Order: sequence, then structure tokens, then C-alpha cells
Amino acid sequence: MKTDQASNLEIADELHSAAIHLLRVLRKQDAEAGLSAPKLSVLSVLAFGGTATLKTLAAVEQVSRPTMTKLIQELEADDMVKRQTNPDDRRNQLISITAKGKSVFGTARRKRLDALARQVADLSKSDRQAVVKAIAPLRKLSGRS
Amino acid sequence: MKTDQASNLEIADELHSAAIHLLRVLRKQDAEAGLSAPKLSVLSVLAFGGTATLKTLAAVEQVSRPTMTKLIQELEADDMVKRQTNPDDRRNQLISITAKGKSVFGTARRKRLDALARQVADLSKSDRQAVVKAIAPLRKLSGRS
DNA sequence: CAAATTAGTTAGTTAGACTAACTAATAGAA
DNA sequence: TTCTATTAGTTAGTCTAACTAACTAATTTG
Repeated sequence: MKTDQASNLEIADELHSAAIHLLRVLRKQDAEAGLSAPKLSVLSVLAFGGTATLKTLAAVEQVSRPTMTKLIQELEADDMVKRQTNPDDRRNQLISITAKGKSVFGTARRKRLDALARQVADLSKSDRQAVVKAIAPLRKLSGRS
Repeated sequence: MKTDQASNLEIADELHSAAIHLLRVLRKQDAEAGLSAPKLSVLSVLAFGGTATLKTLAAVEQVSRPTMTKLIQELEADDMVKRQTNPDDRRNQLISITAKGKSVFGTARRKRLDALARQVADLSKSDRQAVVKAIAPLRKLSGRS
């Protein structure tokens, strides 16, 4: 197979399209899931990675600090995360997930992903294999591993 | 490998995360690309599929009709698409891409996807292979084939 | 110790999504 | 055939999440 610039562009195009359409499918679940994609994603980082500063979260999620400030404020208002000032550097807000956050995260994620999981289940064995094998490279593409 | 409900959920989760992060990478190119993701996507449908009604576009892009109305109005204001009433059913707006639309689409898409194409180029041969093989199944997941 | 840097917030704007309620056109049924 | 239901698209209003610019507070550095 050719892997020149043209075909890389075609691959990029397909991925771009796939990402847009996958997220649109998922967005339809949002209303009942009770937690939007960005918030779910932040909670996921905190659930699996533990405490983090706002700046770190913004970097990991690839959004600006003000955007993360707002997300955290809303999550905090809903008792999903808590923050405490770092005694060693009081500019830092150490943010962590609450028990409520964990529980809501678990159920909301499940709800949000259920439709997609069902579609994954409907794939043929070889299609599913292909998807599984692509996951690690996809992570690399957005600079997350 | 197990392919039970739990692991389907894990796959869904990874894809969800990958889609979110890929689009965030792409969004950073938007300012200079001059055409946002949704508009690019609509123009793509018109460029490859020819004339379509607003309703069809909304269905294909999986957004509501008002959302598509607004996108088309903005694209029309920029001379990227033109519309004409269907003489056989004057409720229908037949929407098509203009010459300017085609040209802007070509260059904007290239610009927007360039960063991603470069990252695809940086993948190892086997990683790229894995991504290529996943494309068809990914289309199935969002119901587009 | 003053200046520069860093972390986070506030204010204001924008794009793109939604629902509800509307107009206009067509199709169907009494 | 006319009145009703349906269909296509628009308008109005709201929401979330993104951005930049400009700010405060804390810390580091020259």
C-alpha cells in the first residue's frame, strides 16, 4: 500500500469524518446521560488519574484554562469534584473527584456509551478486531501516548 | 480476546475519547482553515454527492433542520452554496455547491487536515495499517455504511 | 526587593447545537 | 372540492463550550 502524502490526507479525511459523526451519535445520548462529553472526559481523567491541577487538566483535555475553569466550577457546583489549595504553592488548585462524582461518572458514562457499545457488539469479529488494533495508534494521533 | 459487553464498553470508551481528542486537535487549525468542521462536512457531502435538500443534509449530518438551515444560510452568504426551489415541490430547497465553494472546500480541507495527515505520516507502518483497516468499521459505527 | 512569571478567574464574544412555534406548500380524505 | 394533516423550511430563543484579553494573587528570579 502507498503511504505517501496523498493517502495520509485521505486517511486524515476519513478519521476526521469518523470523529465528527461518532460524536454526533453520542451527543444524542447526552440529555439522558446527564453529563456532557467534556465533563465526562474531565471526570474520567480524575477518576483514573487522581488529583490534578486546573492547568494540567486543561493541557490533558487540550482546552484553554478559562474553559477548564468554567467546567470545574460547574462540576464543583454539582458536588462532582472538590478542590483544595496546594499548601506548597497557593496558586495551585488541587482538583479531585468526589464520591458523588465517581458514582455519577460510572452511570453516566455507561449510559452515554451504551448505544455505541451496542453498535460495537454488532460488528463482525474481524471488524471489532480492526477497531481494537487501531485504538493505540489513534491515541498517538492526538498526542496522548 | 473477550468480546463481551464489558469489553465492548471499553472499546466504546476509547473511541469516544479518541473522537473528542482528535477533534480538539483539528479545531486548532480552524482559524486559519477558514471553514469550520460542520461547514466543511456539509460542503463535502455536496461536493461528492451533488445537489441535496436541506432535510437530507440534516439527516446525513445528523443534526436538526434548524441547525442545517443556519449552516446553509451562512454558507450561502459566503457564496459557497446556492439554492433553488424545486419546481416540482416548492417546499424543497435544492442546495448545491458553487464553484467558489468547491475551491474553498479543496484548500480549506487540505489545510485543516494537514496537521492530522502529518501525524498520520509519523505513525509506524503497522500503526498506519491498523488505522486504515479500522476505517470501514468506524463508518459502520456511525451508521454511514 | 522589584520585575517577571505562573495559576487561575472574570468578562465578553462566538459557533453550533437544541426545542417550540411559526409559515408555506402539498397530499389525502370526507 | 375543500378542509385537515403532513412535510419542508424558517424564526426565535436558549444553552454549552470554546476562544481571547485583561485581570488578581502567588511565587520566582535577577
